[in-house]
Order: sequence, then C-alpha cells, then structure tokens
Amino acid sequence: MNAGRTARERARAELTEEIKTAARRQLATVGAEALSLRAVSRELGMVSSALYRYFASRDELLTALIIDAYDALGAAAEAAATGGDPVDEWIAIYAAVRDWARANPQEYALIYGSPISGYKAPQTTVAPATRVPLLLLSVLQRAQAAGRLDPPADAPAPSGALAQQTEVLVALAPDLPPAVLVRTIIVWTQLFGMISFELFGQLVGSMDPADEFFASASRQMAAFLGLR
Amino acid sequence: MNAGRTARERARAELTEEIKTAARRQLATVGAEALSLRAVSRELGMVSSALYRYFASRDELLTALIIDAYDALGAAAEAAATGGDPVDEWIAIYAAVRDWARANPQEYALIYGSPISGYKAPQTTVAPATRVPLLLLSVLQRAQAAGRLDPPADAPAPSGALAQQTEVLVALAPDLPPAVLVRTIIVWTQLFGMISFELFGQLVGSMDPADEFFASASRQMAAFLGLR
DNA sequence: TCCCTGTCAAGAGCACTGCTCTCGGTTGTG
DNA sequence: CACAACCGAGAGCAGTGCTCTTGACAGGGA
Repeated sequence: MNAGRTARERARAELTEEIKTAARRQLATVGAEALSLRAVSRELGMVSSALYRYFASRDELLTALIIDAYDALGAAAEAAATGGDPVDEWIAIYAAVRDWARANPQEYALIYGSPISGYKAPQTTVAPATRVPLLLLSVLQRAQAAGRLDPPADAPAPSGALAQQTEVLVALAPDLPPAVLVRTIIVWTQLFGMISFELFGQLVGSMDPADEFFASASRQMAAFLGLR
Repeated sequence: MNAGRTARERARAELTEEIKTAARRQLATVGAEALSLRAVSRELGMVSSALYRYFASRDELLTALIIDAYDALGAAAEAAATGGDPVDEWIAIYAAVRDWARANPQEYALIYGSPISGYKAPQTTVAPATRVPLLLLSVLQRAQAAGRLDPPADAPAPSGALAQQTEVLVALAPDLPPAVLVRTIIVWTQLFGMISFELFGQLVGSMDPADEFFASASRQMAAFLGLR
C-alpha cells in the first residue's frame, strides 16, 4: 500500500495510525471531551509537543477520530446489507447500527452526541456521515424495484417548502415516491433517537434492556415505510 | 416564600440562585463541558473557592442545572397542553418541546446530549426527566377517554419480555392498549431524535430548516398512534 | 563525500482548569 | 456576651492545551 514511500514517510504514516489508535483507546475510557493529548502522548512514550507534528491541534485529532467513526459505522451497516429479503435486510441493518453503537458508545457519542464545545466540524466529515442514510435509501430503492415497497396510503405527499427539500433526496433515489422519502427521514431520526436514548440512559426504567423494543421498532418502522 | 428565614439563609438562597443564573448564562455560550467554576465565580465577583460553599463540586452544579432544564422543558410542554382537540394538542406539545430546545440548545444538549464524562446522574434527576413522557401519556389517555384514539390495526401487541416491560407503562396509563404504549415510546424516541438531529447539525443538507419537516412528522406520528 | 534543508522529539513555559486547605472576619444563637 | 457556625479570600497542587526554542538526525543535491 505504502511501499513506494521513503522510510521517513512510512514511519510518519505508522506513527499517525498509532496515535489514532491510542487516542481511540483513551476515548473509549474517558470520553471525548476528556480526551487529553498529554495522556495519549504518555501512552506512546513520547512528549506531548511531539504530537503536534502529526496533528496540528486537539480538534484535528478529533476530526480524524470522527471520520474514522463514521466510516466504521458505515462499514458495519453496509456489511449487514445482504441484498436478500428487503424486510430482513432492513432489520439486519438496524441491528448492525445498534450493535456498533453499543460496542463503541464513546465513538457513537462523538458523532451523534452533543457537539463538542468550540469544535466546528470541517467539510471532510459530511461524506462519511451520509453513508448510513444513503444505505437506507438504496435498500428502499432495491425493494421498490423488486415490487416489495407499497407506498402506504396514509403517507401524505410533501407540499410547499417540504416538497422542495425533498427534491434533494429525489436526486439520490429517483424511483421512490416523495412521501416515502420524507418517511425515510422520519425513521432515520427515530433509529438514532432510539439508540441515543438507550446509550445515554433515557430508557432506564421503561425499555431497558432495549433488545425486544428495538426489534419491535425496527419492524414497525419498516412497515411504516411500506416495506414488505 | 422564604420570609421566615434568617438573613443569612435568605442571602444564601439568593446567592445560590445567582450562581445558577450565571452558570446558565455561561452554559449558553461555551457549552456544558467547558463550563468553568472559575469563570462563574469571576462573573459574580467572588473567588472560586467561595463557590464551593454553595455547590460541593462542579458535578453538583451540573446536577442543579440539569434538574432546572428538565423542569423548564416539562413546564413549557405542559403549558402547551391545552386540553382541546387531541391532535392539535399533540402537535402543540411537539412544537413547544422543539421551541424550547431551539431557544436553549445548550441546556437541551445538557439533558439529551452525550453524558458528561465522569458524571453520574443522581436519582434526583429522574423525576423531572419523566415530565414530558408522562404528559404524552396523559394526552393519549384523555384522547382515549374521548373516543379520539383508534388503536391502529397493524400495531402488534407486545409479547414476551417486551410485554413485561410494557407493564410499567400500563400502571401509568391503564386505559391504553399495550400496542399503543409501545408506539408511544417509539414516537417519543423519534421526537427527541429529530430535535437532536436538527440541533446537532445532522439535518444540514437535507431537512434544514426543519420547520415543515417537523410539522409533517408531528402529524404522521400522531396518526401512527391512532390519534384522530 | 560533504553540507544544507527539512523533519523530528524534547523541554520549558504560559494561561487555564477543579479542588483543597488555612486564615481571618461576620453572623446567628444559646 | 460568648461561642459556634458560616463565609469569603488567598495560596497551593496537579492537571490541561498549546507555543516556542533547542538540539539531533535523515535525505538528497553538489
């Protein structure tokens, strides 16, 4: 992969990866806002200032971790997309997203929790962030093509400004009815709202553990979209 | 209210409130994790150590702010519950919750965002946290009593462990069918997932501004519950 | 081969944080 | 009136992100 580089460049790439790994390890234990450059450098046996040769600031390190997290979640979700029965596929993707979030709660909080104070997400994070919603749309597209999507009768077609906003999604999934596209956003927010509530302790006392509730919600949301 | 107390106790209560107000002001500008006791004390013209006479730790201050935030949101939602037409009431509550969140984004993030590293929410926060979901249940109860709730035909009755967990909710709203109770949790997670996505920037590029989308989602979720 | 240039780790230092402890002064009460 | 409780000020500790300077080293051209 990086065979043709000089020794210096290879060492730099390796150390950059080591720093991210150590930072991820620290992230998992103390959380994002408590992530300390000095602690990372200590773990690697180097001095804190040396770390700035690789990441210009704490924010830049966080950006790298955010992109990696989006990509890891996207990859996990895509790996669950079997291409088989649409409903089964839908539920499998839901489960994969939840499993990844439960396995990496701090990384999940990093990307779907409250924004970090003073941190402005650069443009480079938006593409990885769209992987999961794009995957959901592609599943619906395939289901539609296979005749496994019945646009529910009670789904209102968007009008006015909402119809205009839906145009962006129409460009991504031209075969899907606008009413289904709006519902896709609704279920997308439901999915991550549900996972956030579970991880952040909001379901304690009602639906915790959330396995059965999550499974039921997955199915009901698939039906809500008209998947069959 | 606190007339019968000594001058010292009145001064203490007032100063406690002033500290919370200053902390809330700082919270609104720099966010929860960057909230600094020293900055709060500076704003009040006192020394940082003096603040520890009123709050034993930063966490204790945060707990007070969290409880106040839950209460403010609960009060805003309850104020929107007019008791009139169930669907209108439902939509008004949704709008009130969203408006409060948009007006107080940092306080919203404090209670519904990622948990603060190292902070363990004490038991005193759970009661205020239940105000909104309890309000939603009470609206559904009233609608049911008024014959304005049709349990949707495709809502599956919970079974197994899910049925057992639903029992807790049955105790709170005995007239509602279990299927509707599960759906209430689903739409509850949808509501806060949607608001979090809007506030945390996840809707940029698709449904931002989210006014029309939010309105459509409110209506569709009311219908999803069988409200009419 | 030599030497210059760019890269690197180290360390000191700045301004900030949460928190603890001690020291006096004030206030309320027996 | 005296004593105890309370309170604010200040110093101090260990930690943070980040900057700057210093000295060592490697790569590539002459």
